[in-house]
Amino acid sequence: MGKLREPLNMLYGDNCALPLALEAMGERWSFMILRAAFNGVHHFEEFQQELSIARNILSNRLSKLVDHGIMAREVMAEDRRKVRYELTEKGLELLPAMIALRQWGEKWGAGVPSTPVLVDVLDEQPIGPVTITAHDGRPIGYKELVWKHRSELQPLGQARARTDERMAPVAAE
Amino acid sequence: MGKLREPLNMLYGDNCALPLALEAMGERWSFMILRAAFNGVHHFEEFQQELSIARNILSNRLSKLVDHGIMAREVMAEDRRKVRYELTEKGLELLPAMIALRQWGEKWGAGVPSTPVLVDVLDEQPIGPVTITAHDGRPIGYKELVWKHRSELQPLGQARARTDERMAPVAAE
DNA sequence: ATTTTAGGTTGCAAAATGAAATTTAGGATG
DNA sequence: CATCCTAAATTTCATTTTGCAACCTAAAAT
Repeated sequence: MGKLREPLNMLYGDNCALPLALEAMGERWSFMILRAAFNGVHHFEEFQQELSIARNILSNRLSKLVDHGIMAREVMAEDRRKVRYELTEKGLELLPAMIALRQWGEKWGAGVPSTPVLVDVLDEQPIGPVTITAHDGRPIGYKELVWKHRSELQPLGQARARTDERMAPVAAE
Repeated sequence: MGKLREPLNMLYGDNCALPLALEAMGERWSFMILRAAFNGVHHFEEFQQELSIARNILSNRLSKLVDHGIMAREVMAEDRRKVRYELTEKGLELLPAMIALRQWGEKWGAGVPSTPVLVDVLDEQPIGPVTITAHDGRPIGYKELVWKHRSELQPLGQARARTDERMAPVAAE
């Protein structure tokens, strides 16, 4: 495991975006609502029926998602009772995180073959696993990763020649 | 996006692994504990200090993570008061999901340059963005994705626009 | 004008959360 | 041995968050 210990005490100011992401998406229903949205659900009653979520919670979560800029709320012109919730760019970019979670659940849960499946529009083949990639796109696993402080980063093109004791992989120990 | 509406009502049996994943990781502190674990935190008091989390909640969450097989709990031989919490394979494989969330937070949060950063052990360059990839490794965005039911899947080889090259090395970000 | 529909609010009980004190078990010290 | 110390939990109790059910309101529909 990496030598460097990330100071994640948010008391003295946090320098990791994870808590930030969790503030927006860390609540129970947030990802479920997001999934429904990715599946083309746009209206309150639709969400409510699909998720069997309490109306007040749904209301509250939708508002929060809108506040966080993940969904956009638009009162529809043709029927002004209707409100349409739409994923923003910011919301759409949560897809990798959602798929990563889902794939993990699929792999480690009791053999749940999730349906439907996301396929590439070009070849209609299911997507591959969401992976971490090196700067050049090579997929790499946790064994090939280390934590580094920004200040210690090597400029591109100066790969390290030899490995010393600071190079313990993330998962070691 | 998707044409098909995923029936996510878990009342009549669910066929998506996302709720399953959320059951294990959907609570507020779960990802924060996971992050600390990835950073080399192994002991109760360490977690407690780093996260400033209430002790009872920490105790409860660690138990749950152990129950879910995400962390292993080992009473240490040399001092049997001490308990060591270690990420299992299952836990380690949550890294893509965690990084995806973190990167999302980094991109959309108020310009938080997260530190430390994960780097490739080989070239010490920071990792690229976590992306969704096609079956052949090509990274694809949400615009190129559709939902399909398993039954409708094309057998591999009958795809329209095949790209059978290995990983397209796309310079990330 | 009444009814229906979409999208919410309330009110209240149950559950989750968190801070602080207490407990349990194992080690260290005199 | 008797005492103190430490790591990890658990208990207690006040605060928050959740969830169900019922109610509200504006805009269509009839």
